[in-house]
Amino acid sequence: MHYNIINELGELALGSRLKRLSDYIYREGKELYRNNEIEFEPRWFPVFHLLAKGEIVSVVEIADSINVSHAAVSQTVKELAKNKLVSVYSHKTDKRKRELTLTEKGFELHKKMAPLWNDIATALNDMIRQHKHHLMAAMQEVENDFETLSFVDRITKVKNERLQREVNILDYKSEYAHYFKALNIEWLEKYFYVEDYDKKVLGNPEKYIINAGGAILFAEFEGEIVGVCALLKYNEEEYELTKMAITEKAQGKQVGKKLGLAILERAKRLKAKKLVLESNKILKPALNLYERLGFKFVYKDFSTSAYQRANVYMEKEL
Amino acid sequence: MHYNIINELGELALGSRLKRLSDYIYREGKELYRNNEIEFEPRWFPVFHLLAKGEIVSVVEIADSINVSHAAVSQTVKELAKNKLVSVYSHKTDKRKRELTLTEKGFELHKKMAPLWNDIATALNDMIRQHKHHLMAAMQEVENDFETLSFVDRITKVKNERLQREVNILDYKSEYAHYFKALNIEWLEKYFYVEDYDKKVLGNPEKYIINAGGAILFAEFEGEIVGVCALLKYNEEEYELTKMAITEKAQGKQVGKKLGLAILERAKRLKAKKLVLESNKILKPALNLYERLGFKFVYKDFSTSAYQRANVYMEKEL
DNA sequence: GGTAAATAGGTAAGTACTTACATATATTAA
DNA sequence: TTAATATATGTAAGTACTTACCTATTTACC
Repeated sequence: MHYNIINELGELALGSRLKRLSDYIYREGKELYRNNEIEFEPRWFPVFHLLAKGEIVSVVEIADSINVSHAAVSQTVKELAKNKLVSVYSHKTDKRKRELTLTEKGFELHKKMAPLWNDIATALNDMIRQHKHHLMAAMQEVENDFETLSFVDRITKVKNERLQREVNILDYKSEYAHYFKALNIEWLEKYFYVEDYDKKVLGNPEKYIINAGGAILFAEFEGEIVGVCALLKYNEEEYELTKMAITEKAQGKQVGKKLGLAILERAKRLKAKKLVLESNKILKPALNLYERLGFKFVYKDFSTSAYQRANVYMEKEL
Repeated sequence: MHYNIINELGELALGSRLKRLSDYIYREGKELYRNNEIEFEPRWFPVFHLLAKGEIVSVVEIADSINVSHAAVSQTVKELAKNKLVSVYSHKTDKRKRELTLTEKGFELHKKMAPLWNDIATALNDMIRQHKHHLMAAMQEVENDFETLSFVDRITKVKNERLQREVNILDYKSEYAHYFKALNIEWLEKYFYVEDYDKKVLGNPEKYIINAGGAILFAEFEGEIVGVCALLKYNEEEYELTKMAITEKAQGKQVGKKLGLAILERAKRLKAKKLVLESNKILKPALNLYERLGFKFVYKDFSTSAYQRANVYMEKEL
């Protein structure tokens, strides 16, 4: 073996690879200063160079300018002060602030280093601009993209798309009837209790839902039925979205979203004009999903509701 | 203010910028694992993934493969073992070596994480390949270039070229005569002592060198005369390179090289066929320079030499 | 067969940042 | 005017590596 696996790992080892290059540059920078008999640390550069512009600035202002934490600047300034390269005064009016400037020695060192910095910029620029892919430009593009949509959000998006692709929606079949009951009882027993009306409907979905002109859809993931959702017909124009249940171990797999979208499609196919649903305030993730599906909260008197547990009512026009 | 100066700093803050991006990726990676309820650290990835291939390998072999120090691997393995993800056995025959493999738990975790890693690679690749400058490709080009010629060597080369440009070669003028004497006496007194023959020649260069058909060149740096070198004519074909002196504070500024090259040029203009010189073994940097200028060491009996200090003789055909 | 040199791998401390937490002071809202 | 909140800064500890140094073996060479 002994082949280099890092390239094969590609984007997955990007952090490690960036660190390696960063470490290399700091190391070489250090040696360069040593070779030139300059007592200076590469990490001081951004702060030092900013101060050399002559503007009197504070720790936080520097941190914002060079995109590091104020703690990093605080530490750097401490070292620079110890090396007598910057002087620290407290602000005239704002006693929290500290004013930083280069000392005489600092300005002298800056002048002494200017040609070397010029050489560094020249050498690196000469190298990089000959490349097909310009490193600085590439980093800029990456940084910009991560600012638009974070690393985590990008991966989460891809993951959710994958999971949605992996979830299949299946139409009602009598051999699935027991899942309809089991999945609903699972969550009812967890959060509330099974009401008589539940027992009736769950025990005979064919009679109460299918034959009544409604629909039941199942979600399948990795060969298992992991979710259900039903449409209960009120009249030609109005249906109730009901009996949505997703098994606990399939949570976070976008099953609810895919099932919800499928049930909306089905409602449209049935020429429904309006969907309603009843739920409970404590079911936060469910309410969240309903909102993302386009349902709106509507005030309602629940004294006539079929369910004891209902205290939230939602509607969606199709 | 509050504008971002890092971009303005360009290549000079490259190390800092790479670290920032690297840190960001590790941070986000960590959060991603947390979100997915996976107990895993981003830094474990290269080692873990390599071991998951099923090949039984040692610490050093892993370090070579993923281009980090063996110490880093050793630390990672320690953590992985603590988390019961790898098992460590000692090698049957080589007792220095340790054999590493994933545990059952390790393989299970790897299987569990595979889809997420796929999502990471997909998301990052989707992003990066849309860029005009591909980050991975750019890093590859930079790494390759640094392998060919190191960061330090690149900058040193640019610096030396600059210094050579900043050194000017001036022809003999009688008002420079005192520099000829002073610069030579400076180094003679440091390493040896001033011989009578030196005093004679240095005191009257016009008579002993210029009028005798030789030449004297001066090197000027930042408005000051910092070096001299002379050609002493033996006959129509043969000259001696002599009285080369560079002031201490101008050392390392490529003065010698530029002066040497200029004196070779002058010798050619004078139709010299051969250059000779006498020096001393202890003058290592000088001998080094002569070699780089193309002089070869030749054995010689020094009993007839004009100088007490001579114990090295060199020649160069033109 | 003995010894110098090379190899394997561990530990401690350093590096250039970070986060978390703490304090002091300033600003805003009631 | 007071209390809540925001801002400025510092310190300690964490992170993902490194170098430096150490011991234990193995290999190479005379």
